[in-house]
Formats: sequence, structure tokens, C-alpha cells
Amino acid sequence: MANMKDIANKTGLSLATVSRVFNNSDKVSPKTRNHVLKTARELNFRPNKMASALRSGKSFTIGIVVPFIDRHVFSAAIRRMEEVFSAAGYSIIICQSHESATKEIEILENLKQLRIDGVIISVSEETQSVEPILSMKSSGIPVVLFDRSLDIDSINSVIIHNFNGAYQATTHLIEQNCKRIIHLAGNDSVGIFKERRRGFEAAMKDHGKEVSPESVLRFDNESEEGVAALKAQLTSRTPPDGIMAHGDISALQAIRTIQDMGLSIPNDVAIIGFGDSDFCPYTNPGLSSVSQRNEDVGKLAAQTMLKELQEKEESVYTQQMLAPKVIVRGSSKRKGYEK
Amino acid sequence: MANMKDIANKTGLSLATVSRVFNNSDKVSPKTRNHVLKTARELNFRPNKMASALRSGKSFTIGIVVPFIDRHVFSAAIRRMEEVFSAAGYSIIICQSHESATKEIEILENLKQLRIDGVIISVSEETQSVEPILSMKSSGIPVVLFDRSLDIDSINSVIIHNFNGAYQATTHLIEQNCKRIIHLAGNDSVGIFKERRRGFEAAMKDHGKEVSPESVLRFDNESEEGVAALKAQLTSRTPPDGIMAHGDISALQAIRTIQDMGLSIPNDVAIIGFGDSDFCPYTNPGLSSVSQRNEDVGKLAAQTMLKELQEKEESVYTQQMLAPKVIVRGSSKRKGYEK
DNA sequence: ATCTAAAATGTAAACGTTTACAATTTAGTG
DNA sequence: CACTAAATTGTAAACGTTTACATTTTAGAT
Repeated sequence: MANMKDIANKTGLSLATVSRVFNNSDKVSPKTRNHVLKTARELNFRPNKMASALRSGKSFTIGIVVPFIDRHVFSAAIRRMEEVFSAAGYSIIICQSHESATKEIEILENLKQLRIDGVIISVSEETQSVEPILSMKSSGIPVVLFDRSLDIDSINSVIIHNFNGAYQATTHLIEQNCKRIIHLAGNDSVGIFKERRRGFEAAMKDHGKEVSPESVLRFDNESEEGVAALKAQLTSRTPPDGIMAHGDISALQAIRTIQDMGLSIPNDVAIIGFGDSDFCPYTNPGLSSVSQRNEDVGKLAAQTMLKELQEKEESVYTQQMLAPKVIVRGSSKRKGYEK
Repeated sequence: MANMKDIANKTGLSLATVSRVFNNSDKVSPKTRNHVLKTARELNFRPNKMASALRSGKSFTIGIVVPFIDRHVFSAAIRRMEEVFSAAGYSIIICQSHESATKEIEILENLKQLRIDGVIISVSEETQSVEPILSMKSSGIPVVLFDRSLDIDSINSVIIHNFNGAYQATTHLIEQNCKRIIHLAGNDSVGIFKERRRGFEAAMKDHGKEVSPESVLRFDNESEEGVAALKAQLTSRTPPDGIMAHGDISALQAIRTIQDMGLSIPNDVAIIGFGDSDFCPYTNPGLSSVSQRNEDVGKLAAQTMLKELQEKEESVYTQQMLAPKVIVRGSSKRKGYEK
């Protein structure tokens, strides 16, 4: 494959001039430029980006780290990132942490070796320490967190306002005349789940509803304990008539449980999930949910990265929170309370 | 950031020896190796993969090209690819063709410039010409096609056997005692959809069922024409009692249409989709579908690529077809015909 | 101690760009 | 036409590795 030297030889120009043509440096006469471009076409020349990256120190590559790429949250966000970056001339390298903090560290090391220009990351569930992230920064590699954040204010992050989303969802159930609402809670050690629980509790209190220990039910997608506990509550003397789940899959499990008991949704129990997964419109009834705006998050994260890359000065770090949106479907739309 | 020269200076060794340590070349004494590694740790050294790629001509990077990364077919396959490649020391670069043949060509050009070691691609719907793919090959870059294939036997490909899947699905409906089965067909210009239609027709014929022009209904997810035509058939004197859709979304649209007309699934009409999308278990009734085995396809494609990369000789090209699997759920499980 | 082959290390040129700096050409001015 | 500044081009050294080839060291055999 031809290189710049070949073009230089064939045109009789110097290597520097040839290089300048491809850098869009304006310091080259139109005549020479055309001559070079023509010769480049003839020789089927493609600039070698590795060489360019090596010399210039800019690889025009961004590393994206997520737990698993096949989760819709991530693939949707990454889709937008790719679009933003590719338009700006950047390539993206994808890595999966498998929800392991150890793997995550390995990946970050590897990305350093690849001399990527920046990292966008949604940290693993396990990740507690911010050290690996900070170490990236101190190596001069900008980092943007998305989806899940860590408590560091020297790092840009883009997340949705989980507290708010949960608050809105809970308020929605209250407006649907639910009298006794419970929350199917995720693991509190995961920041976003904690926020959702807090949002639920705040909404309850703000609307004068009591939050008892029974109001918050720990609900895991893997174990059956949550389901059993839910059944118990549904058969108690004061069964819940509204459920705000921390995730859509949990909501689905609840729907099954409820329907299996012969109760109807939304009239006996109204339910809303979180995430607005793509299957939400297709369940029966359609599952109301809180949209995480994955695409918007992805786009914004990518734009934030580009901005940081372009700024020479130490930039100002921002924690951007997108307002989530309640999507109402059949599972929480009660007769007489449609608004 | 420290480089090998720094280590060489600090240890008093030559650059070559230092390099050999990191190449796992065995031509270095244990004592020197340890000394070098220790110094490397002290200096916080990370080998520069760009430099290594430039010099050695191997970037240990694979380009993956898909129409859109947020489609589950692709993200599921890519997930496995990432796992296979990362275990083998390769990074992956993801690009989206947006179903555009032009964009696809641009992407391939760009990947060439990046000097990636190989390309795994699921071509866009528009793609007709095999030229860009062949041009990759002739530049010495191995290519593996997946999901959708092109008719070139000098390129490795991994796809599922669409004909077979459709054949099986249709046979399943016949076994469920469906008397009049129709196919909701995709765009025939897309190879996999054509295969599915052919599989449907073959199964019908093999079971002594007539394939009339009405048996194949062109059904697009975007337009309403298909829905209208389906309605017309359902109200005709000889309504279909079995539907084999070319995709899950089409199946969903059909389910809605059928249920809106007051007909019951699966007893009035049994239906099966294609793709086994993640929402299939959650529809009501659960949607039977043909599993595309995305994960298996991804894994196999990645393994095929690795094999081709490792072989020095011109390798033998294979078209690998995975057998799809019918997943039976409520939408096609008729009373008395469960088997 | 000497010789030899194997093992370990060193030398230096490459890989294909970019870029500071220097040199040359061009165009504008009086 | 001479002079100057601007525009264009050239020179050569980097960037951080790998690797063919050359050299030195080591260990084993005599």
C-alpha cells in the first residue's frame, strides 16, 4: 500500500508538502494540492492513522466501557455516541466490564496503552473506588461518566435524574387514586437504585402518605424471595393497590404474580416500572414506565467529551442530569383518572 | 509517560532487550526480565500499542460493522464477539452503516486507514455490490460476514439457516392443525427475508398445502398497507388460521390486528414470529418465534476471524449456517396439539 | 585452559507520519 | 529593477516500538 513518501517521489515534492495536503493545512498552493490528490488517487493511497496517531499523539479514538453491550440501556446510548463521534472523525472502541470492578481496571489500563483520546464509562455495579477513573484523568485522558455516576465532582457525568423519575412515577400512582403504594427496591449499594428509592419515599411523604417498613420491598430479578414477599403482602389485610418498581423486569414479575392471583391490572393494582424497556408497549396491559432517555444521555455524553477534547484549558466539570419522563400505558391508567 | 527507552536507560540495558521482555520472547534471561519488569512498574510504564502496531503491522484491532448497534440482533452478537476478541488480546471498533451502502463503503475505507486486522460485517439492506468487501480482502484484510450474507464463496460467513427456520416454523403451525396458513413477508431484496419466504413455501408444498398468491402477504413494519390487507383476509370467506411472520414486530402488529377484531390467539389464529426478540416472553400470549441464536452467531463469527488471522496460508472459506430453533409459546400452542 | 555452540544482549534501521525550522519562491511596492 | 514580506516548499528529527543482524557472554565439553 502506497504511503506519502511514494507520492512525494512520484510528484517530486517533499514529504512535508504531501503531508500538509492531507492535514488540510492551508499552507499549500492549489496547484500542488491537486497534483498530490490526483497522484494519491492513482496510487490508491490511504493515510496510515496509526503512524499519524503515533507522531501527533492524537489517536482520534474514544474508549467506551459498559457492563454489557447487549443491554438496551447501553446499546441505545452507544448508538448515539457512535453517531456523534463518527461525525467528528472519531472511532469508538467498545469494552465490556461484565459488572466486574477488576475487569474494569484492566480495561482502563488497556485503553491507556491504546492511547485513546478519551473514555466514556458506565461503571460496574461493583465499582466503589474512584481511583482508576482519577488515574485516567491524571494521565491526561478526559473521562465522562454516564448512566451510573460516582461522587466525584472533578469528572463530567451525564445521568438521568433518578430521584426525580421515581418521584414522578410515585406521584403518578397517587394521582391514579392509589391508596397504598409500595416500592419494589433494587440493591441500595447501586447509586441509581438508592436514588429511586429515595424519590419514592420523598413523593410519598410530600403527599402525606406514610412510609412504613413494608412500603419498601427488596426485589431482585434473580431470586424468588421478592415474589414470595409480594404475594404475602397481596394476601394481607391491607394489600397494596399501587406498585412502583425499580426496574421493568421486576415490574413484569410483579404483573405475573398479580395476574396469577386473579387480580386485575390496573384496577386492583396499578403498576409502573422504570427504564421504558422496548417490551413495555407489548406487555398486556402495556407497562407504564419511566423513560431513561438513553439516546439523549448517549448523545449528551459524547458531546460533552468532544467539548472537553477541544478545550485546551482545564475545563469546568459538570454533572448533567436529564429529567426523566413518565410514559403512561395501560398498567397504571385507571378508569376515571385519565388526565 | 515512560517508554522503553527510559527503562533501557535506567537498567543500563539496550532497547532491544527491553522490548523482548514485553514481547514474551524467550530470548532473555530471567534475571534481566525481572529487572526490566520491576523498573517498568517503578516508572509506571505502559507499552504504546500505536507504536507497536505501526512497526509490526498488526494493530490487534477488529472492525465490526452493523446497520445499527441498538438492534438486539447486533448487540447480542457483538457482545460475544467482544468476549472472544478481548480474551485473545484484540480490541473492537464499532461502526454503524445506518443501512446505507454508501456509508458502509466510507466505513470500510476508514477502517482500512485505521489498519485494523480484520472486519466482521453485517451488510446494510441496500448493499448489492460485493466489490467493497472484495477490495478489503485484496488489501489483505480478512472479512467475515454475519447475520446477512452475500453470494461470494471467497468470504467466510456465519448466518443462521433462514430457510430452515421458516420451514420449521411453518411445519410447527401445520402440526398445530392450522388449515390455512399465510406468510407475512419481508422485502424480497433482503436475502434473509427471501429465504424465509422460500422456507415457508417449501414447507407448505412438502405438506401438501397449496401456496396461492394470497398465501404470501407483503408486510412492512412502517406502512399500514399490510395491516389493511391482513384485515381484509381475516374477514374473507376463507380466513387464515395460522400466520408465519418474517419478523417479531410484524407478528406483534398482526396480534393487535387479530385481537382488535375480537378473534382469539392461538385458537382462531395461531401465530409465530421470527427472531425471538427479548419481548417475546412478555407479550400476551407469549409470542412463539424462531430463535436466531445471535450469541452463537457472534461467537462463531469471532472465532472464525481469529482462525483466519492465525493461519498464514490462504485459508479455506466456509459458509457456516447455524440451525435455528423454534421456541414455542402461547401464541401458537393450541389445545390438544401440545406435543 | 581452550574451544564451541547456544544463549543473551546490543546496534541500528525501519514503520509512516507530523512539525519546528530553514530555505526558497512569489507577489507586491516604490 | 531591487527590496521585502508573505506564501510556499524543503530538511530532518522526532513519535515508541520491532527486528534482522551482529556481537558478546555463558556454559559445557575436551
